[in-house]
Amino acid sequence: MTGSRELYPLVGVDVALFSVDNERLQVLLVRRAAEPAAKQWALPGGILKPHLDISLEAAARRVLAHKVSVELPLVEEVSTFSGPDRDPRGWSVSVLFYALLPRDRIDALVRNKVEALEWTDASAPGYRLAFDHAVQLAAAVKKLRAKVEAGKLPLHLLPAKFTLSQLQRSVEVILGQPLDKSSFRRQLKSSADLVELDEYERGAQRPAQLFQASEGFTF
Amino acid sequence: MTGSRELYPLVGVDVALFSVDNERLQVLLVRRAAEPAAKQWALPGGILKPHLDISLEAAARRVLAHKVSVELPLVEEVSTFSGPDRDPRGWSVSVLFYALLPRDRIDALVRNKVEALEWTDASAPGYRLAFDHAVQLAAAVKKLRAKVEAGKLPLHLLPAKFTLSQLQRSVEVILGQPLDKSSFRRQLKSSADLVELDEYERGAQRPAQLFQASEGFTF
DNA sequence: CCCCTTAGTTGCATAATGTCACTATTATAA
DNA sequence: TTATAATAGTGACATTATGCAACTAAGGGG
Repeated sequence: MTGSRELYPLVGVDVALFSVDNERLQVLLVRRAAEPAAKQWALPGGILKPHLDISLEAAARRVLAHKVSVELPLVEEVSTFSGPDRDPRGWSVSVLFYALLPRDRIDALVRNKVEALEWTDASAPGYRLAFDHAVQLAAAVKKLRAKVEAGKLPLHLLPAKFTLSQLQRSVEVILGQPLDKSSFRRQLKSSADLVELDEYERGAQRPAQLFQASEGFTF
Repeated sequence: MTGSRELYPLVGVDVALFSVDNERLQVLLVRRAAEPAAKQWALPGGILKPHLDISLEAAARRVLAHKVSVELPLVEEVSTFSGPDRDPRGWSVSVLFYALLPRDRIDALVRNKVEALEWTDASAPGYRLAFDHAVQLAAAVKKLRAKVEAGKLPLHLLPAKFTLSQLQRSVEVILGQPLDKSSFRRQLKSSADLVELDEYERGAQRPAQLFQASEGFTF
């Protein structure tokens, strides 16, 4: 298993799987079964398998499919982490990805769990993370925030049909600050990413109009 | 040299070294000496050497130091490129970086050349590039542009002391569109990245005030 | 029927931006 | 010496975007 680290680095992938509820940005942690760092909490990750994977992103999807059985609408690279000391097995490269999971599938995922899985607050994880995963998580959160600040809408975190209030709440949770309803909606008016539907969500009070991501939407 | 590609991917780095003159954004190309892709033009790159490199960024700096003998003020990761077919030697991972070179050192670099080096237009390279380097170059340009669009000042592309007109020209060259002088300078007023000096550049006409990057400036 | 809650809109003061004309200072040439 | 071209730098104003808060709309529950 341990190769000749003098010549070839260990190449792996780690994934920060994000989701939102009405309160906070959540990230999925796994309790590691095998060494190294057994029994410690970490981002889901694994070793690249050249005979199985057609790319690093494919490796990330495979690793995540192994832990959780969910379709992921978005997997995107964050950056690499490398060096001789970050993994006890020797010189290693880890490519970090983040993935987004719609809020209506949060529960389904934890129920079907094979290993110990847990959602935790992405901004303040409830556990000390193995390896350099605390740094990795911070980098993933930062990149996600940067994209949302740049005006991208995190529609992949929402159900296929959603209300503008849900969308606003998601953005607020990612940015960590409240937004003005009027300003927020004004900017959406000029966005080609949203399509309004003729359906309404019957909730506690006044029904809210439903929207969906437009055809060519990309995060 | 060719390892067991079934188990371990080839890990390397490539670097897009950018600079600007008054006309365009330039990138440095090398004419490859060794196989594969010998005699083809490519971004400077090389294989990771775990016994020499302390990180992938360090590898990028080493590779570039080997080709050109210049201090680089900034080296930053763009993204990875991976797969079984992008290099004839087998499953490979390449981590792409970009680096910025001050405009006043463009000539020094090409003079000290060991191999065949050439500056070319980054938006429309004069050669067909080896491997997937055309895609890599496009990704590097896109990332550079995104940072400048987000308001970052590409001060590392300028001499230590520079005029606001030089700075504006650099930004215009990167964005590929002209900017209004008045608006541009208004935004700089509120920027903590610039320090005005009591020196003036005596040029062709009215002398221009010189500025430098502030202490804590980061691109 | 009244009140509470959430959805959605409107109006206005303020701030940011685009546009362009204007002044300032030098070199160069008549 | 003087006029002119060229580049540096500022000022004024219209337009647009934003922050803020009050307002209306529509449903649920007493």
